[in-house]
Amino acid sequence: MKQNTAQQILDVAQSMVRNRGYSAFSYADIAQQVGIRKASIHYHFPSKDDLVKELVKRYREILESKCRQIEHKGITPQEQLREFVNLYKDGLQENQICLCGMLTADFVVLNSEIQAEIKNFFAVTESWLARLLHRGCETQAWQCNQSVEVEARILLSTLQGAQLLARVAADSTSAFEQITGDFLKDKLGNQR
Amino acid sequence: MKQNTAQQILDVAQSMVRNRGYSAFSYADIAQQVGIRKASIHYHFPSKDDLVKELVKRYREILESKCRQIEHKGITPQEQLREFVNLYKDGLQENQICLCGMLTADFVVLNSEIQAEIKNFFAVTESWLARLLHRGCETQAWQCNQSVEVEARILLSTLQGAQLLARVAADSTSAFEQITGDFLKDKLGNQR
DNA sequence: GTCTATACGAGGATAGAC
DNA sequence: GTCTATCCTCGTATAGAC
Repeated sequence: MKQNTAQQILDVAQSMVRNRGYSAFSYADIAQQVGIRKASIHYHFPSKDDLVKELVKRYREILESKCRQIEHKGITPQEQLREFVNLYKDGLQENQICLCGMLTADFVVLNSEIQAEIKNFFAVTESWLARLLHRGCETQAWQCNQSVEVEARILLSTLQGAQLLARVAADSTSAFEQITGDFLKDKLGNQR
Repeated sequence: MKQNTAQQILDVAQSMVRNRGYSAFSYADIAQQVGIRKASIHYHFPSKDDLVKELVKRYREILESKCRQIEHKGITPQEQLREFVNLYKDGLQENQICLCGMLTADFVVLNSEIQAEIKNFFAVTESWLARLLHRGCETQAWQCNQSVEVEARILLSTLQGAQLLARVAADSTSAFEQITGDFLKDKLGNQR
């Protein structure tokens, strides 16, 4: 089934940003991969900033929907946390880290609208994670020795950092698993 | 006291890369801040890649020397770990994250020589950290429930991730402290 | 060592035909 | 919607004078 052009552009752009960052991808790259001319992209996304802003918005929406899915699977908090972590393992073998993780590196180069979208992404993610951690506390899946909000932030930091460090390893997926595996054992095993 | 030009160039370049990344800084930026012409930079560093390669090398050497200092201060492992973490808090208020953390985001764009330098940086850092963790185990400063190498890698991931996430916060330094503060309490407080 | 001048390609963007 | 043609700026890099 054939997708519409705007979606194709977003797909290619997303993969490129997750791979190379904001400053290192161009309309020419997209054009080549989608099979249209540079000028045609401007019809769908007048400027690069329009494109990236839309990219981040879509990325957040997709994440929200994935989180909702995890939540409604009827699995334990432990398993939910594991599934969440697995989301970050995804595009790793193609050198793709979290779109917003990458864009925080480019943060100061981006305009304020995009920055706001990124902040929004992390706010949403952190709050979802915090709620998950809270549920886990209530069901005695684990104990939280500090606020779930801070705990969520620490967790997210480790995930983002693990994605980055995984890039320098020969096998990035297993490097990521090594870090998060022990991390999960720590969080989910018999508690401190 | 007046520095030589090559060092000035490296200083400015380092601050720009830590701020904006590899692809988003140019010889023109450096020229303006150092007060010379673009062409003059090529005398000291023929290509951008030469410059960045040297940058990473210097960065690693400086880190090694800082770690050696920490090691020889005659302070406890706990205090040494805290000092190490504080290194990462440094340029944060000027939006400067770890040079090599930033460059892992740009990793796939970089040539293999620079990639090798970055790998080297992390190898050195991880091994220093692992040794510190090991000393802490021996002196009962803390317990390690897994290999110190893996523990070191987790620690480093969290630090790199915390630097990234700090960028999206209003006050990046306190955001970083919030994450690493609770993190240190976790590692250094009464153990699990 | 630093300058001016310049080459050359890439990047983002627009106008107007189809 | 997509194309060709074109603009203009920026980025890296080199040649050669001082």
